[in-house]
Amino acid sequence: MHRWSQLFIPTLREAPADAEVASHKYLVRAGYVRQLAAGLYSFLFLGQRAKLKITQIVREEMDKIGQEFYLPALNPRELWESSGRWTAMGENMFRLKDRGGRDLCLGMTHEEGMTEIARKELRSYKELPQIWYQIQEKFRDEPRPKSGLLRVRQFTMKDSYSFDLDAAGLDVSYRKHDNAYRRIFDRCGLKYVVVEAHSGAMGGSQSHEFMVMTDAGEDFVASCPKCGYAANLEKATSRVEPVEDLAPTGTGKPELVHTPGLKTVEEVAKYLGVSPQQKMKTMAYMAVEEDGKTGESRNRPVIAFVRGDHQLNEAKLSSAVEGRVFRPMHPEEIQEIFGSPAGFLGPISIPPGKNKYGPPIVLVDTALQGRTNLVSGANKEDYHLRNITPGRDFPVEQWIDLRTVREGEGCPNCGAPLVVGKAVEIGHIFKLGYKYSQAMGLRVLDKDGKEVTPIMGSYGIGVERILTAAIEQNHDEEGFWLPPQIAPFEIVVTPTNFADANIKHAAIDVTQKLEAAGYDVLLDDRDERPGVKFKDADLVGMPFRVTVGRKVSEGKVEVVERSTRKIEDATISSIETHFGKAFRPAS
RNA sequence: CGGGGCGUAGCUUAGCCUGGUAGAGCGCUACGUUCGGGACGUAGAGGUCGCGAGUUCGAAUCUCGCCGCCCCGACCA
Repeated sequence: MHRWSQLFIPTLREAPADAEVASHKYLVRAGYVRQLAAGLYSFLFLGQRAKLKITQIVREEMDKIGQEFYLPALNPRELWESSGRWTAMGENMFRLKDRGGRDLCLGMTHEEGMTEIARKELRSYKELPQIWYQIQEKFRDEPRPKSGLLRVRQFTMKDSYSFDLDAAGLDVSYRKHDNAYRRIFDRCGLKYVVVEAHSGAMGGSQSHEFMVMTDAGEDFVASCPKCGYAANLEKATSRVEPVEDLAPTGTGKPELVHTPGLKTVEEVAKYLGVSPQQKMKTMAYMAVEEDGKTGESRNRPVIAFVRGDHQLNEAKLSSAVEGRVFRPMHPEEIQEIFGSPAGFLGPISIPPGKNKYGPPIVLVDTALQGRTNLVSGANKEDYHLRNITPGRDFPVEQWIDLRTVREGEGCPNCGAPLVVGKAVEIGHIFKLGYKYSQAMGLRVLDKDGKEVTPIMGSYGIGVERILTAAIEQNHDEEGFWLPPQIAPFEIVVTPTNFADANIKHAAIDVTQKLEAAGYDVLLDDRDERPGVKFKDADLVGMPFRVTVGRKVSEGKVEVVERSTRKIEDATISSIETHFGKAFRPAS
């Protein structure tokens, strides 16, 4: 029997001053966690119990599709060099040396570790497919840990890796994970959405994120309330309202206009009496390319054009340049490449690559397709151009979606207005492709005796994020309530006065009956006033409370549902029957 | 890494501007009264004022440096 008086549950009346989001405040106030340093948290009894319940659900569902492994968190440099990520991870990876001066790191994920095992052990197509997973600590030297447990430097992740013979096999593994994830998050009692996600620099072909919508989140999701379309803003597309083009002026050919000191889209549009929609915006970036052999880095200009009132999406740009690392161009570089300072850049007469940089990668957003007589910079200080028609006045090799979707724009599927909201990413499934298997030399023989490279997928779940997302989703002024499946205890029994013999015996009786019926029960046997115990019960996240008090003389207690505060009388002798099937959804 | 804020008892904080050696509420200990929504009384314990240097007769307070934490941005397989 779990007696509160014997346990360490340090509840606080006030939240620590540095806690901002609800989950952070309540995890600390309810005695689930304590902060050790930025992005590092100790889990106390209640927190650890909730975490164990979550990992148990994850484990049960993952065991249906895969096999649990356990890998070292401490990795040798060579392992990460074999995939190229020793340098690619940069400052985000924790690094250290052993006594012999050898370089080690703390794993951020385990693609390398898993692939290394596969590389050494898998020989034949007969051994495929494989799904290997782990529930372990990951380490990331975050530039900015924040929001309590939402972005931390050490956290528990379930991640799995699939190895298949071909893309069709990967599809199967991917779907298995999609199903398993839905079961996991359903069982954890979360409301979530599955969104199309940006594949990132990994260059994978398909990727979905499992998101919990909450203002505490740091990702943005565009979704359609009508047809259910949902995508990360890094990936989302939309239908753009047609825009009326300007009539040509003068000869109809690109025409120089003097625009002294006018640099922003708004200034120029206003000065010329046109709308920003009739302007095109020129964004200059520099991609940093590294020579794999010499390790020398070289700069390659990337020039992107979007409509004047649109916002360039850097995630989409990143995909468009095949994951190359890029940064905004420096002012000197702009001057050197365009022959003009920023603010007057445009698509026409970019001086040819006489400079030390390679030919620029030029990308044009699809929203400019079919447009005519646009206004843009002239690549000449204090001048802009009118009458620019893409394709006629400058070549467009490829139209690419580069813009960021805005709320209210039309859903790409059904045209209904899109809604944009903040979300926390709790899971991610990802088709990796051949990146690791190829780089690390994983090969098996197919049935013709030919060597083939297996195709991989990787799939992650943030365990602590499930807990924090659940709190963000279920809290009020007094505290929070967790879904019973992941609450440290499902029921807290609150005797109003434990010194009263009748009440005491009834409370113990109720606790024993409920425990015998299989429930996790916490008996608040503390010698505290009822008000204190009620406040704590409201705070600490248990979904149900049984109040044992004045109705004991009638053989009754009260059952309170924390989320709704609905109170029902229940008979002590049959208390265990009170919590029906609805209490525990099928597991 | 750029911008901003904060660091005083376990928690929340006053005091800092205008220098004179630290105060409150909650929590904690003991005793008594109380007991269905954070009780009351009495008596207590608890602070290198983040660290270091400087100015000064004297520094929580002024100056400089460092460290830590939070927020915005950048970043985020």
